[in-house]
Amino acid sequence: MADVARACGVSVMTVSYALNRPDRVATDTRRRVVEAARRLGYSGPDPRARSLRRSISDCLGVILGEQLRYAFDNPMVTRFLAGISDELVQSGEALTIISTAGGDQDPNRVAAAAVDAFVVWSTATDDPALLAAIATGRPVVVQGGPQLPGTQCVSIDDRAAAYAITEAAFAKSRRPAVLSFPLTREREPGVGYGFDPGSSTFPVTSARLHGVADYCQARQISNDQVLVSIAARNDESHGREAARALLAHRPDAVMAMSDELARILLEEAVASGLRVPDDIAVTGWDDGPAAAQLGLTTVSNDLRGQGAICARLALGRQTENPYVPWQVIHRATTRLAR
Amino acid sequence: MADVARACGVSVMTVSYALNRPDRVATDTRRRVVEAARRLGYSGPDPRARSLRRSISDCLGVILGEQLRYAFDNPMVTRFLAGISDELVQSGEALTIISTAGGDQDPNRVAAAAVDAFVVWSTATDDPALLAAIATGRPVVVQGGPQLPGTQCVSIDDRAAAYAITEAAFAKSRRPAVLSFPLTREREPGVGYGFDPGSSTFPVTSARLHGVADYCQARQISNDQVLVSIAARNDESHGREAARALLAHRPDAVMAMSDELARILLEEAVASGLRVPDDIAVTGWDDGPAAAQLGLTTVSNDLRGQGAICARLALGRQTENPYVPWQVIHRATTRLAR
DNA sequence: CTGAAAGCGCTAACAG
DNA sequence: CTGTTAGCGCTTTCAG
Repeated sequence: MADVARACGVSVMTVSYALNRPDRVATDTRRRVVEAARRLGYSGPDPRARSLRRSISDCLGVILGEQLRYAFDNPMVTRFLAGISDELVQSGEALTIISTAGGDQDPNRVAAAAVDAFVVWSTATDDPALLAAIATGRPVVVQGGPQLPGTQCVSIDDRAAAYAITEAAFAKSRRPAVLSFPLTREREPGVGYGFDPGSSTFPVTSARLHGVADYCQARQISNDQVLVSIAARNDESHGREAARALLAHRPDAVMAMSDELARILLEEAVASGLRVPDDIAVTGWDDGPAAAQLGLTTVSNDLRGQGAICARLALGRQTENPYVPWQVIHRATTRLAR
Repeated sequence: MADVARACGVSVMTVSYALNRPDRVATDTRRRVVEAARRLGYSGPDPRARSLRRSISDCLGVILGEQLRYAFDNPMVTRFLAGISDELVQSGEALTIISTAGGDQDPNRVAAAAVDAFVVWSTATDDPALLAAIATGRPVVVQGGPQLPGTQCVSIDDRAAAYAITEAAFAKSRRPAVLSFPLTREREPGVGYGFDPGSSTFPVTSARLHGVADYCQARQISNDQVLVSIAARNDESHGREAARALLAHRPDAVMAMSDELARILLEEAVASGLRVPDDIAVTGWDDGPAAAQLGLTTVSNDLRGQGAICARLALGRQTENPYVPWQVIHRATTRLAR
């Protein structure tokens, strides 16, 4: 920039103005500056210097508590990111993805990100990366929870939705089961009877288990009658493992915490000769593309829209945190046509 | 940082060292600094200031010449991004996604991104965003092309691969056709006989059309005998439109430029009662998950691996640009079992 | 092992 | 309309 200024015999300020506030500078001067910049191959103010001075990065950080690649493998995450993108693209902000795979450098990486605000994909209450984001003092919006001081939370009412989908899943069932996300950051898999909603440090998982418990209580079912299989991760291999473990106990109704888990369970069930929904009813969660294709009864919750809300809230474009609607989509994998 | 220094009666330099080069500072001092930082809620050096001073952002920029959301809708792109992620996650760099949807602000957004290097998803030779990236003087690696001065290019041999897949597609065909990506950034759709490989400013599209032309020449087929339908975008709606337009001319063999286009074409073909491959042979490109599921003959080209290579090249971790292998995967949608 | 000086490239605020 | 001044918060360099 100094070079450009020298080249056309003006001060750096004039160059800065010519570039940033064209209308604050004489037409002629501006043209000379722009011309000189082009000639010298100057491609605009250095973003690092500019953002230091203005303390604005024009960049939104998204924290994903998973391997970075997970972002692009998981349909729920990609729809959420697409929603954020929808919002950012209008105003030209960039999107920085920060993965926190559980290493001890995670908090440092979060603190070292040159972003104006953070959006956090649903995580555990004790996630150090989340705490690091809050510690920066910059706005933090969390999708799904936890709702910590210094953050805003965008979410559907998971507990109520879980109640409703459990109702659809467990209708006319004698051997109900849940195919669950992990309970804690340790991600221990396992299968067995009974569950304690309070035992999960993932608020989303906890809320959904609470919803199941609410349903059980309403129907006089003891939690100990419910079979629970935990998938260490919401991916193909861990999901399949958990689905098989579950099926070994011959449940006749399964409330799965994602469409992916439900899909895998359906595949395994069909492969072992079970009829759906007669022998086994299955529900998913999220109403992704696969759900429609499979005829899966599921919870629709507009993750794309939630992404856009998170982005607006984080960038201060919106202060109101709206109620996010949800809905049970009744399809062919449950016994109740309603 | 000044506050922290004051709080423990040392200079800012000592704080900086304590945080960045722990071994360069007395154990005791270091502990005092770290303690004070924690107490004051100081969450590490300001990334903006640090990156200005060091002129390093620890961040790789990926330029996608599409709506940002495209990144998360398109399986080819997501696999490519996953490959980049694989590489970045090791060293803790972040990933900034810069979308360039064709607006006149695109070059500015590219220039304003605080990233150390750019990886560019295959684009047109005259893409202003690409030129802007080059103009920054930072490393630029382009997947698929174009190969411009000041850039490195990571790609398979599209022309040779196109020849090979066309061979599979057009075997025993009398009415061959191509379902193509757009030819220029204007993205004009259209259907008709004949094509000119040189007319596309997208090097990938151009190379593939060249491959088709090579095949035609070898078999004494005139380009004018080949039906070509252009999808304005590689997405559901534009793809379907182009597929229908193509089928209206009753081709009996179609080389489609992506698995998605092939999938849509198959759906439309089956819906109109055609048998595959007897009535119509179809090939895709990329060998994504859908291809295996559909039994689609396609080109396998390891986009994930290419993503990792691009990242390494861009960050200067690797200088050699390796040959990227490709392969025709023969499946059930073509007439040649080979 | 610790500190002082200098400046990364830019822009807000205030003159002229 | 243009220029001067004064840093943004940090780290490199060189002295203690």
